[in-house]
Amino acid sequence: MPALSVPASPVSAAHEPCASCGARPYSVCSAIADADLAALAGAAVPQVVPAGAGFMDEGEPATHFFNMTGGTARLFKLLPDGRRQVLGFARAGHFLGLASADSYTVSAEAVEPVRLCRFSRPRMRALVDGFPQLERRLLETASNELATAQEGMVLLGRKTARERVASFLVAWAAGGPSCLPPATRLHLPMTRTDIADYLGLTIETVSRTLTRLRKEGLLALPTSSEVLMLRPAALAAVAAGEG
Amino acid sequence: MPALSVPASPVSAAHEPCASCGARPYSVCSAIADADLAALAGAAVPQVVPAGAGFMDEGEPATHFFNMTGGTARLFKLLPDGRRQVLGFARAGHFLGLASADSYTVSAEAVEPVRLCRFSRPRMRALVDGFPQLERRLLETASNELATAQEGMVLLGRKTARERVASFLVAWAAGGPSCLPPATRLHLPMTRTDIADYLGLTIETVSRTLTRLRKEGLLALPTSSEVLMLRPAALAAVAAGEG
DNA sequence: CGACTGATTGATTTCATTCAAATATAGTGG
DNA sequence: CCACTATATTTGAATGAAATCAATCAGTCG
Repeated sequence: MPALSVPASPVSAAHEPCASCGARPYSVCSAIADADLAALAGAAVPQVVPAGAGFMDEGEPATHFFNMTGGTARLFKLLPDGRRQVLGFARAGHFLGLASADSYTVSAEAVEPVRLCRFSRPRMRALVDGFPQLERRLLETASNELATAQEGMVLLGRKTARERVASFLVAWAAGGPSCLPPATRLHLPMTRTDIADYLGLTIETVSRTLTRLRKEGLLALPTSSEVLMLRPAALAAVAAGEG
Repeated sequence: MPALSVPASPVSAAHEPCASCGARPYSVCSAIADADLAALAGAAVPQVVPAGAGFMDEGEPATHFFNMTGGTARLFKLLPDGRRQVLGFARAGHFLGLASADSYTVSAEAVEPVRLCRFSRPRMRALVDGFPQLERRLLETASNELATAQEGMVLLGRKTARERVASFLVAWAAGGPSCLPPATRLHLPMTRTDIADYLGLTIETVSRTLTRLRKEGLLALPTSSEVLMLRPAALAAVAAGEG
C-alpha cells in the first residue's frame, strides 16, 4: 500500500472526473463544494455497465450506492412467477441504492450502456458524516423519489391505457436534465416490453395505444424508438386524465 | 404574548407529552434523546382531527409536518375528474409531509379520529439543525416509504384482484407497532371504497373477492369491518403471488 | 320506525389480455 | 453487399377479469 500522500497520485486521472462530471449539477454530488471534490472523487469508483447487464439485485446485500452519470437503467421488481413491474427508468444524475434495509429492495439493469459511480457503504457513510449537506440532499432525493412512486401508483391504479402511455411519454420528455425545456422529439432506448412492464400493460396494448395516438395526430413514430410529440399540450392533457 | 421564560410554563401539561407519548418509539421522534425532549415538545403542537376531516391538501403550501400519534388516516391523490388513488393508510408513528417541494404532493384525511403532532416548517428545520440524528432518521423514514410505494406499484401493476386483497390484509396485519407479532384478527376502520381506491379496484370487486376468500376458508368476516385470518400462511402466499 | 349509508350479490358490458399471425428491424456470416 | 436468422413490433380475432349497471340486504342514527 502506498503512503498517505495523495495530491497528484498515479490514478489522478481517475480521481479528477468529479470536477468535470456532467451529471454533477443534477445529482446529489452537487451538495459537495468544489473545494471538497477530492473527498468525493476518493470515494467514487467509476464503472461502465454494458447494455442488458444488471448491477443491483433485489434481495442481495446492499453493499453499494450508485450515482448514474450516463445511459439508462430500468429499476424493477419481480414476482415469484416472473411477472415484472418496472418501477422507473433512471438516467444521468439518478442516485440508486437508497434503502434503510441492508438488502436491495429493487433490481437494476442497463437498458443501454450505463456509466455510474459506485460508493461502498462505509465510504458513503464517511462522506455523509463529513458533509452534512449531503444527507440533506439525500433526503431531498428520497422525497422526490417517493413523490414519483406515488404518482406511479396513481397511474397504475386509476389511469386508462391511453392515459398511461401519454403519461409515460410526457414524463420521459420532461425527465432529461432539469434545466432544459421538455423535448418534443424523444428517443426511447427501452423496448416495448420495458414500457409495458412499467405501465402495467402488455406490449400489444402499448403498441395499439401508440398507434391510436398516432392516428389521432397527437404524435408521430418515425421509427419504433423515436417519438415526435405533435401536440404536446394535448398529450399532457391526456396524461393528466383530461383527454 | 408571555415572556420568554418557559420551564414549568402554564401549558406544561401540553409540553410534557413527548416523554409519555406511546408513538415515540416507533416514530422519528425516537431520534431525540430523553434529555432533549423539551426541545421536541416545544416544537410539537398536538392536534385532534375528527373522522372524515382532511388535514393535508395536495397542492396547498406545505406549511407543516405531521407525526401521527393515534388513529388512522388515508393518504390519497385525485385526478381532475374525481378518480381517487389511495396511496396508503397511516397509523401511529407515521410521519407525514415529507416533500422537497413547497406544496404537499398528497392529501390526507382521518379515517377514524386522528391524534397527531404538528410541526411548522421553520420549527422542524430548527429541530433538524439542532439534532442531526433526526435528519438521518427522516432519511430512513423516507427510504422506507419509498420501498412501500414501490411495493404498491407492484401490487397495482401486476397483481390480480385476489392477490391485491390478500396483500392488503397481510400488510394491514403486519402494520401495527413493529414490535408486535402480526395479528390474525383485524379491525378495518376504513370503508370498502377506501380499500378499493387503495387496491385500484371497485368496491364490488373487493366485496366479491373477500367473499371468495371466505368461501375458500382462508378467512372469516364476523362483521364487515372485522377480518379473521384463518389461514395466515395461505393468505401470505396468495399475497406474494404464489397462491 | 323509516331514511340513509355502506356492503353484498347478480346480470351484463367493456377494456385490456391472450392467442395467433404478419411485418419490420437488427445482426451475422458467407 | 446481401441472404438468412433472430428478435422486436405491429395488427387481428377471440377471450376473460374486472367494471358497470342494477337490485337487495344490513346496519345506524335521528
